[in-house]
Amino acid sequence: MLKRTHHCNELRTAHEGETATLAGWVNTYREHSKSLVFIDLRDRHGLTQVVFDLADSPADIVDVAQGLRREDVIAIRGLIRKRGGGANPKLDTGEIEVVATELEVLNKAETPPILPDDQEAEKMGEEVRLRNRYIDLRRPKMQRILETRSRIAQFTRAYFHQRDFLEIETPLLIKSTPEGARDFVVPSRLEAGSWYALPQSPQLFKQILMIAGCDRYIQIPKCLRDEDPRADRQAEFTQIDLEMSFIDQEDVLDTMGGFATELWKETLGVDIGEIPRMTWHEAMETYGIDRPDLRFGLEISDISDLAAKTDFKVFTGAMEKTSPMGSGVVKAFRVPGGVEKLTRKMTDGYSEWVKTFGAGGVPTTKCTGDGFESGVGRFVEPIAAELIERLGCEKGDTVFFAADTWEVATRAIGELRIRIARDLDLIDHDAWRFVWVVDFPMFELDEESNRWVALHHPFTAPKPGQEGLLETDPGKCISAGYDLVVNGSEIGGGSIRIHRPDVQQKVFDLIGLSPDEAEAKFGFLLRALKHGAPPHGGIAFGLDRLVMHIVGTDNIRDVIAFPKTQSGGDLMIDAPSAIDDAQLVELNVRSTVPAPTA
RNA sequence: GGGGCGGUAGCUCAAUUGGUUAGAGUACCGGCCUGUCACGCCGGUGGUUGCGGGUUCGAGUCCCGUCCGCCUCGCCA
Repeated sequence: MLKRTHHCNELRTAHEGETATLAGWVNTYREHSKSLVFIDLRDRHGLTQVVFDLADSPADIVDVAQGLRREDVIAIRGLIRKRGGGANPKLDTGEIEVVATELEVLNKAETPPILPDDQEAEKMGEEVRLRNRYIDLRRPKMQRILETRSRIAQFTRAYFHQRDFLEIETPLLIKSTPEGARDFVVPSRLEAGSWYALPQSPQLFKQILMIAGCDRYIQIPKCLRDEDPRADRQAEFTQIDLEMSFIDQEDVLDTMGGFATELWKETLGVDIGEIPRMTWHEAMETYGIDRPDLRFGLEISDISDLAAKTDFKVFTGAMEKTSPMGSGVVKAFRVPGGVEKLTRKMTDGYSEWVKTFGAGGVPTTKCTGDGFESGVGRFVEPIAAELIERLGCEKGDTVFFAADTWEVATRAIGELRIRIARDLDLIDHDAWRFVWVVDFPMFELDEESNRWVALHHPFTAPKPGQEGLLETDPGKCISAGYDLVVNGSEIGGGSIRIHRPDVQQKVFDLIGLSPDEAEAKFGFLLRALKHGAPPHGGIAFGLDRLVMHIVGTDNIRDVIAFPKTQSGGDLMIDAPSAIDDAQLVELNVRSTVPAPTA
């Protein structure tokens, strides 16, 4: 076999006159005649034009070259020379070509179902790309993403190793626990009737590692949650997971803020500056979401006090509602110049759309400068002056309202804010707006069960000084949890953990986990906490989402080599699939449904 | 589980109100071409219209069911 001396994006005019051997895939062929054939040879790095020219190449290989087709795998040896027909400015190697003197067809390819072409792929159905992933991944764009992902992982390891973190692997076959997402489970062969769960994250193991004296832990683990995927979410995903001992919240924020800063510098050459902070409360009130997108304005105001002065039933009725967060509210934001930019069709559409978030609609009106007209204008007339001042309205603004329980109104208007920013193209797509969201509530009340549930997870510590509220008013207790958000997307989250068994037991009590259950599910943690647990805390970044941001895609499947579809399938290997009855018998498992026909 | 969009040649798409033998580009095959680079020119092959029913003289088109893909609500401590 011809062994390559260079890759396909390496040769330049400086190599003129030298001999090179290249190997790769036939990207395109241009069969110019029986005696002149051009091949663009492709590998991971790029393209190089190879020419088979009867004047300079042996006749037998020119003959073989005529039969070359896309995606054939070949190696060639030849002389590097300046191109006879002028340079191709589109290629890095466009100044030169290799005139082949030897050709080895390493593997003829069947006619490919798809071509590894970035432009074609834009138009192509994703289904056919996933089914033929080995061809799709040959595309320059996909290769660049894989490279970037690799570089990020590499950078991550270097960054944390330099800071004295230990990389430690945690098990994949663990124990199913209540709370959290649905577990993927694995039947035990050796212990009939028992099941392992695949980890949703290494959360408890990394805490145990702190108790085990490891001090600083880092891992890039796979995590698995059996929930429906989304554009930015897969059941199987990767975290940058870490934990530190003898630290407080500031230490974690410093360490990870520094990491994000260095990572953006390293991969994008961007200085993201000091990362600001915002409390969860401020995020919810001003942006209607716990991961605010700060690339645009449209800030939200609570106008419940003004709304109470109107006779508008939509407002007053909403405020009479109650929910775990108290009485109902009316919120509003203005869209500067919205009268010009927003059509009736759009605003009608928004009213319909917010119903998916449980809101009844979106009351709307237009500012005339000193008052309001159309829509709900006449209802807000009594509070016009105050409303204009509160929102900072100017003539030509459109004002949107949400009136409902705090939860529904906040969510609906927060989503609407984002939707309008997208529709009106208010988002600066070159901006990187990072923000730490801090001071989350420890718990929220689940309306169905009327139980407290942990907002983050039940191992999150109360913020220092808040412990007493666990007894007196759990709903008011603020946690030592934090999320890192960039451009409205949560890329990481973590907390200082509970390191005292009595506090941990108290939290289990509050979320309705009986001592017996707590012992059965988390007994190992409670015991470990009793044997010398240092104060500790940590964070996990979603590697997939980091890569998405850095390479600029909104599809998580683009940054995973072998992703799954919306229904959890792998179209390339056709998983999941039926297994043999013998396997089931061995595992002591019986299916309740007919085996899928495969 | 709910809502929305989609599925026609290997790929991307077209096909009037239900109406002749389902077309085009590209890919592929054959021929021509010594400077192309999305090479070009000429000719050709290629279809279970996702699948299963139904309505009809007649279904890619209408109806029912089902499968698959994408977006989304629920879900994702």
